Amino acid sequence: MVRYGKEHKLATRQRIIETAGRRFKRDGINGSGVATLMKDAGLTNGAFYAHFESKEDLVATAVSEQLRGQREWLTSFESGRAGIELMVRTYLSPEHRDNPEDGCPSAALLDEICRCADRTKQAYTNSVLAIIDDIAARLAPHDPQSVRAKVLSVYALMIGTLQLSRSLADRRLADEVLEQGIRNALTVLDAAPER
Amino acid sequence: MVRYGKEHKLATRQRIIETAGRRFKRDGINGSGVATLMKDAGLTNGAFYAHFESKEDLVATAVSEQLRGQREWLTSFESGRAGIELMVRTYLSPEHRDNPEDGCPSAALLDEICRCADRTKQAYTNSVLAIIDDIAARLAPHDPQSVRAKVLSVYALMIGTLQLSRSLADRRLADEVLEQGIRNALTVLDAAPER
DNA sequence: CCCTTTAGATTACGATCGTACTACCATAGG
DNA sequence: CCTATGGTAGTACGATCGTAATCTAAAGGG
Repeated sequence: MVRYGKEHKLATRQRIIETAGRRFKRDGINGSGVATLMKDAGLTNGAFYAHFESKEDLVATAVSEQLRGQREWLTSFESGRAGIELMVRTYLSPEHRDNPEDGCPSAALLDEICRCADRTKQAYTNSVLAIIDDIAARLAPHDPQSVRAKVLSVYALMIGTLQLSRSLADRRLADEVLEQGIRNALTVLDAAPER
Repeated sequence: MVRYGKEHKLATRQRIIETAGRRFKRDGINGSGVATLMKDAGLTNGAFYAHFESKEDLVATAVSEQLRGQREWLTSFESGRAGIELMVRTYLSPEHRDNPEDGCPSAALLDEICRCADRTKQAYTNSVLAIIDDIAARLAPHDPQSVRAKVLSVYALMIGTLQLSRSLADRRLADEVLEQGIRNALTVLDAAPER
């Protein structure tokens, strides 16, 4: 009865999700049409609705998938303080700033996500918390909950810094913002928790 | 020769710029059509191009105007350390988070501005620097240049924090992020400059 | 080995909305 | 009363999301 191996459709679906994620980060959610998204995946607009029930559906899925990818990326750094510092430096690097399509989905899409349907915001929240709990567990293995808000807020700091650096027309200034952002992130991470 | 007092057209232009600024912050730049923007100002779409040469033109103008407004808002706080702290607390308040149309244009639009034409990014940069230099002059009257990067980076921190708080579906968590963001901003501001 | 079935994609379409532009109109002011 | 200013209304034309009819080719049965 199975005409096409069941992995066929799932594979194309996954391909759409991944290419759409990159396109969203490049051109924005509102700036990416269904036709373009499908062309990126090597398909035509009509096939879209065989895989997703609406564009919102894809947005929620692609954002989650992007954050899952970011979570994997984060686990590629070693667990100690040195690993965290390298992670911060890599995140707040000119390379990351200049290639949003390969980078952090939050930095690229956060203020569009603010305006999305609740379902998308919920998907975003869940995926972000998975990342944050991951990092919190590394920083404080015995009481991850205690550093959750701090890790979240450092994530926010890095997102804002990257966005601002991307929006400044003056490259020198944009670089300075990144460097100061690194210092700030480390300052906050090292600050006494009870402050 | 002057049929209508010259202030008439300028006044409508200003009205368009202001209502458009609010609309952009509500629905995004890409999410706001010219017809809607004009309706907000009590006009019809056709009149738009008598005031602006294109939508991009209005975007650049409205963003600048919004930042000018924010600069005025900032000057309403007193000059000392206490004023700065109150400003941070007001910026990172639930009220600000829940009313983006009355709030910070950077928090509402920054990652759309990243993708805008150079002209808009240039306008954004100029207006932001005016704000930053204003604050820097208050913090270090004798050497404002020395704290410019730090003030910019704290602005980035606050922007990212507000955006993240807006995007989280869990209200409790969103509030926590704001509170931790306040602590972080103050920590960074109080950190020794040579760190 | 051909032939049917059918999953999965294509092309075509509809309705709405996007920006940009233009011809016309109402009224204010001399 | 007449002119020109600021606005309206309508238009062009492409892009938008979503649906539906049509085509293609893979997988299995006879």
